[in-house]
Amino acid sequence: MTTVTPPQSIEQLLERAEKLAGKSLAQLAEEFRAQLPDHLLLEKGWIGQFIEHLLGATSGSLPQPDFPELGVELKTIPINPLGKPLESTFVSVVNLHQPASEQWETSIVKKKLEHVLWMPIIVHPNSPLNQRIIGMPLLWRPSADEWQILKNDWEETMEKVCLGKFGQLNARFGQALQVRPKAANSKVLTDVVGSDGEITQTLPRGFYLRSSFTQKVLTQLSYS
DNA sequence: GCATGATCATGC
DNA sequence: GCATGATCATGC
Repeated sequence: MTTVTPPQSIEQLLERAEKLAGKSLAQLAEEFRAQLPDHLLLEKGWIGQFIEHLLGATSGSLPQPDFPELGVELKTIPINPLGKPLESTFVSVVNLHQPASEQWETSIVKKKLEHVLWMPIIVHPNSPLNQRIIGMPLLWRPSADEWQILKNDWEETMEKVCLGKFGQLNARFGQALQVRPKAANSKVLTDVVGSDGEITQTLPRGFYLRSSFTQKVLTQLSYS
């Protein structure tokens, strides 16, 4: 695949992102000499990693924003032609091991969501992967109201973790930030401290943004 | 039909 | 095993 140097500024990053808008994955794969898979069944993260590459991201699998020098996190988000998100958005894993040492202000979730470059991927129903089109990017910072919601959800989650209430750690709470399993499969277990201080095991979890939340975020496209 | 829970690839 | 990148697919 053609190599891309890291962007030197947020302006340059946004400029690159805007140049991708309107192009199909087939066009981009040809232009950058990439092997586009037939489907995402075996490579669910392929598009995200492809776009990272096209924009010159370097973070790898470190728990930090994709462009650490710029403080910008890249998120691809599949949308239908009307702009409705088709999936939730994974943010980061939940720290189940040292929850008491975590604070919202220094959390990975806050660091990543401080500045997000949203890259919508337009998906037409029943169309092949190579016909998906890159939408107009949106550089987003949460509003004060959005921060408040995210902070509340995060703190409620971490409180459950601190109390060892892993049974309550499901996808049904959280206004914007949701907790769901994040593992290879449902048999994966990790050591945690239970509600009586005992060592027990539970399924690894991740923080995800609900699609209802990202839908509101993406509507800012029309007004910015 | 959609949200919740399950799952896939990769690097170290 | 855990972090990154996420979407799949079943149950309600």
